[in-house]
Amino acid sequence: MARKAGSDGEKTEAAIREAGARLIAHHGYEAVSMRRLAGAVGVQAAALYRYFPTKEDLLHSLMLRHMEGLLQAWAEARPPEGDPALRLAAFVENHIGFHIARRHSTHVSNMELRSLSPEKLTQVLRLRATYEKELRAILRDGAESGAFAVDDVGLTAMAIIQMVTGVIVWFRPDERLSVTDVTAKYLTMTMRLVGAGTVRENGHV
Amino acid sequence: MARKAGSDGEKTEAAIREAGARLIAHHGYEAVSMRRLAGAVGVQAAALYRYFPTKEDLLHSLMLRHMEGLLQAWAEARPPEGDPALRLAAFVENHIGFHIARRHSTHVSNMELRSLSPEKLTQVLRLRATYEKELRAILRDGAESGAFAVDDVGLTAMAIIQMVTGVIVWFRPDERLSVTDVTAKYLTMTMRLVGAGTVRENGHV
DNA sequence: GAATTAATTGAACGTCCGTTTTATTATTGC
DNA sequence: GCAATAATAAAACGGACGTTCAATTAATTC
Repeated sequence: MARKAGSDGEKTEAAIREAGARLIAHHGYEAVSMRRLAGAVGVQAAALYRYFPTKEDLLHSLMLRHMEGLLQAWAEARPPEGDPALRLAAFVENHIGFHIARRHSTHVSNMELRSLSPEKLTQVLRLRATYEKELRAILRDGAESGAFAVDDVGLTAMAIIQMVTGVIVWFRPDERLSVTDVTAKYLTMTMRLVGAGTVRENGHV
Repeated sequence: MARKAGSDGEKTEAAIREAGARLIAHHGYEAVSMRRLAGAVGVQAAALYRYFPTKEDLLHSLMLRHMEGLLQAWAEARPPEGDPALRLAAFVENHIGFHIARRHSTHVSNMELRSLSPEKLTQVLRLRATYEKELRAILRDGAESGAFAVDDVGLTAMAIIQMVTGVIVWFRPDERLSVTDVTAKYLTMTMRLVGAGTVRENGHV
């Protein structure tokens, strides 16, 4: 046999991305063979090579899309400037919302970096650094204005990112907590963490 | 050839554990073949099977030792009872100290759970649950006594564990920060996070 | 110093891996 | 409806995988 009825390149590529992120998030990159991935898509392994030249290119592409999507989401959610507490709140809300909505690609992007060749790794890490820089800028402004009690901007930024990204490890919607609930609780903890004691506009303590 | 001069089962097993944790932490469980691991130990692949019946049993053993070591370290470091703030400080200090000292097995225990069969996974998760329960008990006592401002013990426990475990992702000793420095900074953040505002004995705010 | 036991090698097993090649069929543009 | 092109299948490639087994030698025991 050959071309199947109703076959469509765009749909197939999207299906490969979706199944790829899901399977790799569940089982790990090395544990997902091209044959297994193809089976999940409903296609033969050779068909995958029409869309991605190698398995590693598929992984790389998933990560790039994830990071670009995250940066774009933040670019749209980010307040123009001003009050560091408001900006930090926007950052945390955007971060948690984005990562909960894309749990699979988040797992892939956080856990499978070691499977990338040096050049591809550098490319992904550059995007990640750009994103983290945004948080550090907020923390620095807050520390300088006295709004935050942060003595080590870099370390605090890493701690916050680890904490808020960690939500996808345990959180499942439809339980006792909604996404809104969880976001509010993490926001409260983040504000306390940076010593933002006077942000009453949003109700934080 | 066969048995080598100076060969010793105990030393070989220890070398397999050390190289196993290191290689799996760096490259991932699936990416480390028995032949590569044997090469790092300086032995042939078949020799590994004298110590571990399967590759998965080696992984399982590494994780069990890690969790048992963590529980034992906490059992020794844990204050008898009393002030929740002191107990929380002891927990964070023990946790960070242990994990920095055992970065490889920490990575393995956190990242490779999905490679375990259901029974072995359950066994490891049971130990992990026991450990996390300790933190929740501290947070609950602190919340009830009014020492902490924690409204969701389970969620706060997860947030703290993610944050403090995350230190091994970016921290390398011998840089601008010592282990002591980093521990102190994470302790300050943790105390703020739980709203412990009056623990002056240790200098926290 | 002989017998026993512990530690390891080297070769082999069937299986699965990522990838390539060639052929075949569905869809599209005219 | 015919040519061009897009999408896929089927089979094959060499290589690596986890694991087993028989043979061999070092260390230990008596």
